[in-house]
Amino acid sequence: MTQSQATAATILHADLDAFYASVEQLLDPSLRGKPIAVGGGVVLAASYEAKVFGVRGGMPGRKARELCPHLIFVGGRFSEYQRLGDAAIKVLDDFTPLVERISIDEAFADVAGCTHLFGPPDEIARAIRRRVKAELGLPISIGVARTKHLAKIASQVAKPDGLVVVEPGTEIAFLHDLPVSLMWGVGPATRARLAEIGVETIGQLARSHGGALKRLLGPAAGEKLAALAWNRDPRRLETHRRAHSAGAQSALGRKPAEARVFVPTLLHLADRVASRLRAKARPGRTVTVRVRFADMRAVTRSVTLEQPIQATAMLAEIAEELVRGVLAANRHEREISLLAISVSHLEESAELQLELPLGLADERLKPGSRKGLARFGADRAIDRIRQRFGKEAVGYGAAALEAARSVPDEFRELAEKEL
DNA sequence: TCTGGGGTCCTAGGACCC
DNA sequence: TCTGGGGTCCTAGGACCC
Repeated sequence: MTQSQATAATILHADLDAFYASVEQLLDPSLRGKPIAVGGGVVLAASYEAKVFGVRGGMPGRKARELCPHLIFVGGRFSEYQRLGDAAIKVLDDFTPLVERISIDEAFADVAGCTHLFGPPDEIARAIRRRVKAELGLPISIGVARTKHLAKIASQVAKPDGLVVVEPGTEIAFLHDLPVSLMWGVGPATRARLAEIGVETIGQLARSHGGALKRLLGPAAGEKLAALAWNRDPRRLETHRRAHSAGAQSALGRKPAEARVFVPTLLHLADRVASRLRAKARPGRTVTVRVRFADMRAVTRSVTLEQPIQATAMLAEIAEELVRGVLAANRHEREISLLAISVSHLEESAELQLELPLGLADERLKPGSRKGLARFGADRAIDRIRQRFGKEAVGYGAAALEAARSVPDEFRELAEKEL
């Protein structure tokens, strides 16, 4: 039985409103009611007062200021975001163990099993909103429906600081007048393609020919969107999701495509990724690098190894080889604007192999080489020092300096998924 | 105004195996 | 001499989400 056939609307989607900006306004009352942006060079989050002017997350700070001359930039109290985000999710946990956290400020919950304790889902949603407001001082919007997709749309419609319950039987009517861009999986590209065939609402999407959709969007996407448009959403809640990859990237502005730029940057990125892998004992087999040139064209290159790796130096070396390959194939590009490293094909867990220098078997390091062992020791030493004295205690000197910190590390960490 | 950083999923072609 | 089909893995690129 899929959830769309269930009889009652018990799925909640809870979403803190303009989260980072709301936290800043909470902590500094003088900011309340004013257009503010978290960030500087780039807007990480905007308050509703700023959104009115068209300010959006990801927007360059300069452009935001043009749109909204009185925009106030605030520094970003990242540890407070983490604390308050966790606290809001904990309120959901108090009602049901069936909570799927999507990000720092957003989660699904299924309250089917706890209505006998706390009342019907809409009352539970009201209670959650009251508690988050009273205990944390933050606005949170909630959508309630039979499926995740509809609950998510309902919470978007409910914003800011609202509650929308979609009762069974009213779902299609609710859905079909809304724009396709509210659907999960419809971004700018898909919206533009749909507009080409005259589809702008979810209802129009639902009534359009299935074959045409598949031709337009591909078999998987066409099928999926058609199903969602008729409120058929097979997705269940997943309470224990683990990441399938881990990566790090760094925007560089415009830098020459030379070793003195990319070698230290890659070492810094490899350090960030590999130390996370080691911390959770999840080495990975596939290394992917991404190089973006000055014109924003991006190229990726990847390699899948026989043995999974989690050593910083090994990851940095492999990444460097891949980047050299990219640059050799694009000699006309003289400047790069971003470098990224990602590791996928992660092992479930490698507790048993903790004592072995993973990756040592790779042909890049000759068997029996002392180099691999020495590096393994260095990683472990660095990990231990950081455990005791903090992340900044030790690093890769040149790399640490070279890495243009356009975004603070604390902000990066907020976006990291559980490995 | 030249655009951050962390992820997921899908597609398409080619290699390779049965 | 030319020919089949399915499955799996890998690589590169793109769209999307928060």
